[in-house]
Formats: sequence, structure tokens, C-alpha cells
Amino acid sequence: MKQVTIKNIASTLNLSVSTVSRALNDHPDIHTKTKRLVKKAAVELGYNPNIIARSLKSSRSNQIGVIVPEIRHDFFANAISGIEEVAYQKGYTIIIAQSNEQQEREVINLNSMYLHRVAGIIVSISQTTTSSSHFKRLIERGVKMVFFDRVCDDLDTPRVRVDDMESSYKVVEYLIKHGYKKVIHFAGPRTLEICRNRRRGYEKALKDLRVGYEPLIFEGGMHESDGYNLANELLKNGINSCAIFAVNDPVAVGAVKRLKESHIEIPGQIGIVGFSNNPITEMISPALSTVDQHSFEMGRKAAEILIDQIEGGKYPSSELDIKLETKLILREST
Amino acid sequence: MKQVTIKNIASTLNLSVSTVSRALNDHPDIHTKTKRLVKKAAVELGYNPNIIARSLKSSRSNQIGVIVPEIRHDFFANAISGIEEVAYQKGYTIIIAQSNEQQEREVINLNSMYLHRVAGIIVSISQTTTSSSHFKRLIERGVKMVFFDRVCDDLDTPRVRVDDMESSYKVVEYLIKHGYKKVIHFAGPRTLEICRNRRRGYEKALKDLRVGYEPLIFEGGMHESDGYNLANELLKNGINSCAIFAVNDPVAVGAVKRLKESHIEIPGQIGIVGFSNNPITEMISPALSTVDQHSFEMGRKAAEILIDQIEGGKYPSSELDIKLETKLILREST
DNA sequence: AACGTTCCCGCAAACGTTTGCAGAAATGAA
DNA sequence: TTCATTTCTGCAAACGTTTGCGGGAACGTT
Repeated sequence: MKQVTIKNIASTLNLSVSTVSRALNDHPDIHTKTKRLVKKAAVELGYNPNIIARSLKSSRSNQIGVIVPEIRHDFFANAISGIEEVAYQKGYTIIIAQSNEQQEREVINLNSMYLHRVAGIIVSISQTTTSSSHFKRLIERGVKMVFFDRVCDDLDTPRVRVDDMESSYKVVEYLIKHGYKKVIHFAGPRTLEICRNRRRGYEKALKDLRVGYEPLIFEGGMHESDGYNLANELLKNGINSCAIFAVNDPVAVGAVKRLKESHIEIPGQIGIVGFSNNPITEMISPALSTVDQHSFEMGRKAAEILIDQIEGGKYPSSELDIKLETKLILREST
Repeated sequence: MKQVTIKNIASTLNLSVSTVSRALNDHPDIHTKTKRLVKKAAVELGYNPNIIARSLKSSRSNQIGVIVPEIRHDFFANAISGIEEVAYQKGYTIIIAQSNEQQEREVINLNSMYLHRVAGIIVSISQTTTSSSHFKRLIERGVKMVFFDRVCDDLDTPRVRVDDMESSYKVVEYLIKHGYKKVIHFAGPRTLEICRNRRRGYEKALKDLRVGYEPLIFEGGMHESDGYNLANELLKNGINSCAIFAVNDPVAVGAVKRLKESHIEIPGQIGIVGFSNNPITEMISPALSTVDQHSFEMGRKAAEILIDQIEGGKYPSSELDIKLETKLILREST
């Protein structure tokens, strides 16, 4: 079935294409009687505007690109849900792509979005991203970009995140002040600023509270398997009395798995805290203490800022560095 | 910075636009020397094709629309991840929208995707969807559509799902044969075919195995809060020795929550089984028995079929009703 | 009645790419 | 050298919409 276009309406009503277009768009130059006629015919003929044609005329689309490491990851799924909510309300659609923690795929995804002339892009970078040149290139071409959670610290774009350093400082402070003789950090990759900052917060808390021992840091990735492996390493080192501050919930959950396998009492022998507040943390046994970073809200905020940028809003991009409040949620694992 | 177009390359090389376009697309009519010149100039000038213009010319895009009830729901996040993997490999991008379990929003999302002239659409319907006319309308206009998991049973389109009836039959059969004197079903809304089929499997198993009691069905929604409320109702009815077969994992998890609040022994007093195999089921205590329906694979399969349809593949749409194998995973809750 | 102003509509270019068809140049055979 | 065929490139329309600008009709004033 052929699609109905403005041309069809025009020839049906013996009007010109431009008159029909203006009538459909309520242009003041068009007589109200003509407008009524055109709109009625549009409904009768089943006319639907072609967004592709509109986008070509304006040289850009009403689409927002979203690039995250993994869609299935709770935190990112929640953030995407928040982004979609705002985009839907403001008349934008979302193109989504995952980098699978690979910088090369991130580059391909970014280029694809550029080729689609998206209105703007929201990104949380992969854990292997070591250069921001692919982002820089598009920013230089005028593409609006907002980063959330995992950001590039050398780019002058809006960012939505939490104060990772302060939040992890508070976690470690809490652990120390509640009797844990030793606090260990399961860190993430240094390529990620959130990991560097969470690590800094850990180190600063130890220093400020004069714990009298050197920082004990185990470094791995951001997945359950990493937490599992680091806990394994911990046990191999004969450490079975401490608190663990894990870089995120999946790592914490993986560690819990391994500790339970060795019948380590949580929190009796080893306490553990994650970061994110994924739904799973409430349900595992023991229920996991964690830092809530409001992923849905983070997504919403990122979308609001990006759309404000796209629509020529009030804020210059270099003035936006939104830090959402976090909240330490204490459950059974501490 | 203005975008470089074929026109810029053409005027730089003193060639026509059509020659440049053909050279870039390796058209056999163009001399290889000319092709080399054009490609070199394209790189030097920083040319990027405009996908919008291409899409206008072909009257459609290389985009796949995906509509799910909720992005943040583990099952859907996994399925979307699987869809994106295949789409990425086959050179498609994904527009994503969530219906938030509302038929009206589903209609709006569908129309938006039509206006964007997506190449095809993958859908899992909302739990309030009672009519398929909005899908029918687009199918009649030639839009390729594939449903997964929650399908419309009156549409002649490809579907990817599991055999819900058979799978739930096996669950109930297992529960009965392993000593549960009474098996109760926490059902989902009847508007969803998966819920009706899971319920049918439950009823058929009871009948076939001549349990001597009537089906005991509590009906609610598909979320944790529904499971919590239904468990509350169960306890209020004074039932504290049985097995529960829940329509999906969130409902099962919600029920577990409520039962633990009342210090009911799982599986000692009440056994419980979910459906899906979300990651959370492995981690809660007790670890939840469930039916694995391979959500990532379901997404992959739906995308493969849709792209095959788009690219004029081998299978007529009315011959495709893919049932993925399920697997009963026994954990601590039974 | 004439003239100036306003209203209403149409022409045509533009956005960037693709492609059917035509024509000029090159090539080979007679 | 001439003619037929092949090669290579260009013209221009098309996709569907938007919009600057121009012109004819209607209207109001003198």
C-alpha cells in the first residue's frame, strides 16, 4: 500500500504542495477555511508525515543516541529507562547501542549515530576506553553530548554523576567507625574515573582516620566474575576478617558468592558494601549494604540536560557538572 | 562546521554528483582510477554519508523499532541486549520505546516508529493490551513485525516464545511428584497469552495427575508488588503448607519477601518456583527455582527473524512460530 | 474609478543521496 | 578511414517535506 504524501492531498484538493504543508503546520498565511479542508482531507486519506523527509530538510533528526557498556546491566537498564521517560515526554526517540566494554565498538557506535544525524548523544563510557578522541571529533562537529556515571574527565561537556570520592569516603568512614579493624577495597579499572575516585575516597578515609595500616586494594573489572575472583584472591591471602568496599554491586555480589562458598560469616567475619543499589542487593542473603546512586534519576537528568542543550537552553555546557546525592543503605551485610 | 557532502567532493574533483556517488558505491560503470580519486578525496575532505538522505531515497530507514513494557525489567533488558547484538552485526540500529504496561502508550510508540519509517518492529506487548488493531494497522501498511514472549495470538506474524503451557505443566508435575500436597498458582493478567498458557499448564497438570483438589489460582500482575500481595492473601487464607508456582520471577521474588517476613520456611513449609531465570533468582536466599527461558537468546532470535523478513528472506511470516526450549532450574526454594 | 495595502496562494529551490537514461569519447574490426 | 560497440561520465528526476519570495485577488481609502 503506497504511502499518502502531501502531494496526494494537494492534487485531491487542487492546491499546491506548499499550501498543504503550511495548512498542516498552522501557518498564519493560510486561510482558516483552507486549513480545515486540508486537515480533513489528511485524515480521510490517511496521511502520515514522513519524519525522514522532515529530518533531511532540517539536516538532523529528533533522535537521541544512547551508548552504554551493557544494556542488560541493572544500573544501565534503569538509566536507559529514565532517559526514555524524558525523551518520550519531550517528543524524542532513542537509538540505543552497547559497547560491550570495548572502545573500538564505542567508536563504531558513535560514528553510526553521527551518520544518523542524531540530535544529541548520551554516553557512559566503556571500561576499556582510554582515549576520548572519538568523542572530541564529534563534539567539534557540533554534536551535543552528555556523559553520565562513567565520564571522560578531559571533555568540556555536561556530566551527570555522583560524588564518587565523597560517597566512598563515607562508606569507609562508616565501616571504620563501626569497628572493622581492616577495610579492603575491591577496585575497578583505572581507565574509569568513577573507579579512580572511589579508590581515592577509600584512601583518603584511611588517611584521615589514621587507621595505621596501608591501603589494601585489589583491582579487577566491574562484573560479578571479577568480584568472585578478587574474593578468591583475598581468601588465598589468608584474610578472613575485614570489611570489603566493592566498586559496584555486581563485584560485591560476586564476592558474596565466593565468601559463602567458603562458609565465611557475613558480616560476622567479613562485612561487605557495594555501590549502585541494584534490586538484587535487597534480595540476596545477607542483604547487601550499598550506596544508592539513583540510576533512573541519573538517566532522567542526563536526558533533560541534553534536550536543553539541543533546544538552545539556558546553560552553557561547560557549567554543568551535576552531582546527584547518594545514600548509604545499610542492610545485613554490615 | 558545515558537513561535507557529495557535492563538495564533486566540485573539488570537477566530476558530477552522480559519478561521485557511484564511485563511492563501487558502481561497475565507473573507471577504477576515478573511484580511487573519489575515495581519496572523500577521506581527505572528511566526507560522511548522510543516512537520512539515503533513507529518504529508499523510503525507509535501516532502523529496527523495539517496544517492550519496561526496559529496566531484567527479562526485557536481556532480550534488548540480544536484539542489539544481532542488529549491530547486521548493520541495523535500534530505536527503543517502553509502553509502561499501557496500551495507549504502546499505540503512540508504534505510530512514532511508523512515522520514522523503521525497517521493522519487535514487540512484547503490555499487560493491559486488549486489542491488536494498532499492530494490525501497521502490518497492513507493510510494516514487518515480530513478537516475542508476550505475543498477540490473533496476528499472523512471526513469534519467538517458549511453550508456556508445557513448561508450566512440567513445573507443576515436578512439584506434585516431589511430594507437595498442594500446588498453588500465582497467575498474571488474562490479557497476556503467556499468563493464560502458564495457567492452562498448571490446570492440565493437576487434572492429569489426578490430585483430587481444585486448581487454586491467585491472580495479579507481573511485578514484585503483585507477588508480595498475593503471598499476603495466601497467608490470610491460612495456607502455610504448599508449593507456589508463580507466573514470573518478579512475582516469585515478591512472594519470597512476604513469606520471609512471616518466618515461613522455604522450602520446608512453602516451596516456590518462578519463571524466567533472572539473575536475582540465583542470589536470593533461598535461591529460587525457576524456568529458564533464555531471554538474551529470545531477543537474538527475534532480531534474526525480523531482519530475515526485512531482507526478503526464505520464510513466509505465517510459518514462523519459534518455541525456544525451557529448562527447569532447581535451587533451594524447592 | 484608481491606487495602495493586505491576504492568500503558488513557484521553485533546497536538503543529500541514488539511479535511469543519454551522449561523448575511446576502442576495435572491417 | 569509417563504422559499430563499449566505456565512462553527466543530466536531471526523484524521494517528501519546508520555506523565501513573488504575484494575483480582495479590500479599504481617497
